[in-house]
Amino acid sequence: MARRRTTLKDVAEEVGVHTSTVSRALNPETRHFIRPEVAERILAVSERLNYRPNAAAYSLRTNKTRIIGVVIPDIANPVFPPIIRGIEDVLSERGYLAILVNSEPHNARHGAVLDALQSRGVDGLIMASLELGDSIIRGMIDDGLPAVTVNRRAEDADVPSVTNDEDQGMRLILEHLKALGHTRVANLAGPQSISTGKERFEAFRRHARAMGFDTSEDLVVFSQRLNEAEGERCAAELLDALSGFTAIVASNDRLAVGAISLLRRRGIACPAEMSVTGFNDMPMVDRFEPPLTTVRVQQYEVGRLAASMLMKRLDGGELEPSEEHIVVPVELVVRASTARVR
Amino acid sequence: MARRRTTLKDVAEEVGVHTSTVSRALNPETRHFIRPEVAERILAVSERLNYRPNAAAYSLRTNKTRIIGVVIPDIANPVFPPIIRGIEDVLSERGYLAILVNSEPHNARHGAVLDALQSRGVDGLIMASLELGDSIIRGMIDDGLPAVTVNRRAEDADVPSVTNDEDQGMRLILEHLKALGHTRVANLAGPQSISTGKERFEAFRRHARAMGFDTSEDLVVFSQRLNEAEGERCAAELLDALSGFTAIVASNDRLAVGAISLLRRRGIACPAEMSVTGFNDMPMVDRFEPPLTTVRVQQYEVGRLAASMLMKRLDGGELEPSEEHIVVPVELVVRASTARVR
DNA sequence: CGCGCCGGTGCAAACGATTGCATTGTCGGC
DNA sequence: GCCGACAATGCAATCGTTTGCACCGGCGCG
Repeated sequence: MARRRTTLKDVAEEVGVHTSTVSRALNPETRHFIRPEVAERILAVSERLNYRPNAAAYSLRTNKTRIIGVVIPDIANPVFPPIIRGIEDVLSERGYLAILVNSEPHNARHGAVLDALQSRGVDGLIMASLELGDSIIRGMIDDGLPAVTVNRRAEDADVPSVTNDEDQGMRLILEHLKALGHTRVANLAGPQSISTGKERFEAFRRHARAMGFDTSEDLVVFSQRLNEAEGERCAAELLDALSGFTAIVASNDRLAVGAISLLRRRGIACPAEMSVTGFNDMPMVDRFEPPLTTVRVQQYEVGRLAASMLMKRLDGGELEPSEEHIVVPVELVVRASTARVR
Repeated sequence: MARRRTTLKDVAEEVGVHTSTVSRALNPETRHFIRPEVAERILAVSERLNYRPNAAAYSLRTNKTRIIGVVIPDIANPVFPPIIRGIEDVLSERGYLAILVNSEPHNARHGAVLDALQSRGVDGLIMASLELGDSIIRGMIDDGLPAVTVNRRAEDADVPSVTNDEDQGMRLILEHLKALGHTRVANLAGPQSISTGKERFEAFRRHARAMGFDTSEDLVVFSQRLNEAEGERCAAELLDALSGFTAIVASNDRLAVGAISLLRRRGIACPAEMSVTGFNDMPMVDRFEPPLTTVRVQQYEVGRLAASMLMKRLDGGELEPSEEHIVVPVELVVRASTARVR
């Protein structure tokens, strides 16, 4: 019944030594200062009394919490769970814990959430939620808080990042569509306030031009958010505004899924009459109707890398310039939402 | 550049009062002890110096961390993100933060993970990951750590829980199948070491009998895990062992999805030749082929309720007996994986 | 045989907040 | 004009660790 937790002092008294001796014996780094037989007794007793170090006291003294803040827009977005799992796996291997916070809706929570994390004294930050031009994160980094971004990147080149090869992904998609005979494809682009949205859009434009696609300005529509409803809305906008295009390249899977729903509602067959591509290869999109052609990004791996990167920085290692920004390769996975143009 | 954080003492010196005065002025509960104009000056200065209380010191003194441990099997399982979002939303409203840990693979991590949480001094625990007969959690509760389970429940009736109405869900499914003319349906049951698996299986048996379904023992197969591969394996086992049944009632959506994959591979049409039902209504299953008939559970709401419950206990409120175990209503959502028997 | 060194421990001061109690000053009542 | 009460603030202990430094005994070496 809520009996007091056992402390260093309890162990020390039981063994008949000073607390500092116990502390040293329990820490592998300093254990060699202590005579082996004493250390052994201490280990045994602390085991028997079920001693657990008090993390608050440790933190107060050392200024380390062994806690990492993980900030994502919305855990309910299927893109993020694998990333988080990757992060959590490497953190826990290293004895760190993750505090998870959702930052959406952005304006309301972003600042407050980061405040709370900072106040808790997290040792570092992994940000999956970050808009271009965000200044709060800058402030925290200036305060000396190690941070890395994952999936997205910041404007400042000096905040380390792990991202996917957006450029390559877009190239693969366009090559694929070209091989299928498409020449006029629309781009359902993501918000330009987010690095992925911007990079994918720019990659689309660059490669489309290079490959000789029709590059009229009006073949692109920008979404405000990254969900299915917005995908529907934007697809409708495209269809209403123009015709003659045979494929829609969406900035991510959720937009693509929304677009496909709209096509179905309008009686336009996908892929027979209109090809649609996604980006991310979220879990389960292979089971959709039609199974989605998309770009597979290594979510889990990206999460692991970001966490490893942060760990390295916390170990005091400066990152090599080549390690500051890791971009992870992607691959095209062709399923059934794309087809040869008629 | 990592300048020292400002402390109570800094503020006190700047204002020309004692730290205790600052402490009181900053705490709304004790602010009335302080003369309004002094309090105001303190507020202003602490704002200007960007004062953030040191959570470690606070915790050390008060034995509260305002952190809740959230233990789930695997965040990558689509059932959990909405729950977590629900939890996180109410926690953050109350100034609490969530530490998230994945406990799978179970044997390897369960104990270690809970140790880490306890050592961090979390104020409470929300467990979505819990097997019947688990003793570790018992120990923690006996140590006085408030805990609630979500989605699953413990064997001990005295650990509060928020769960779904499994019984009602199964009844709705069987009624639906009966109305479609099915009389011989197989049960792809979940692991019996988990409360949901067990309850759904028992509900199936009870209602199947009551409604006059064929209740041969061999019409049920127990899965070891709750994923698609296992769904495929178990469905294969059923098909190989017997015939003449016209529907498969799976214990959850992932098993159902696996079963459908297997049916397709064997050239058995779903739902024309075999109806399949799921349970949970995970995000996106409405977009599968065929769209899945399943039971909608209110994941987000369940998460919110569990967190609220825990908050209430932390506020010192004993729970009314009627609040100890909340079961949230479910509803049947009929889509296209079930059809009238031929 | 004496001195210095060093391996093994103990001592005590932090870390930054909270909080019961002591202290001061003011004012009202008689 | 004095005393008691009360409002406002200061004092200092405390939470459980870590860690620089002091201490002590024994041993090796000259």
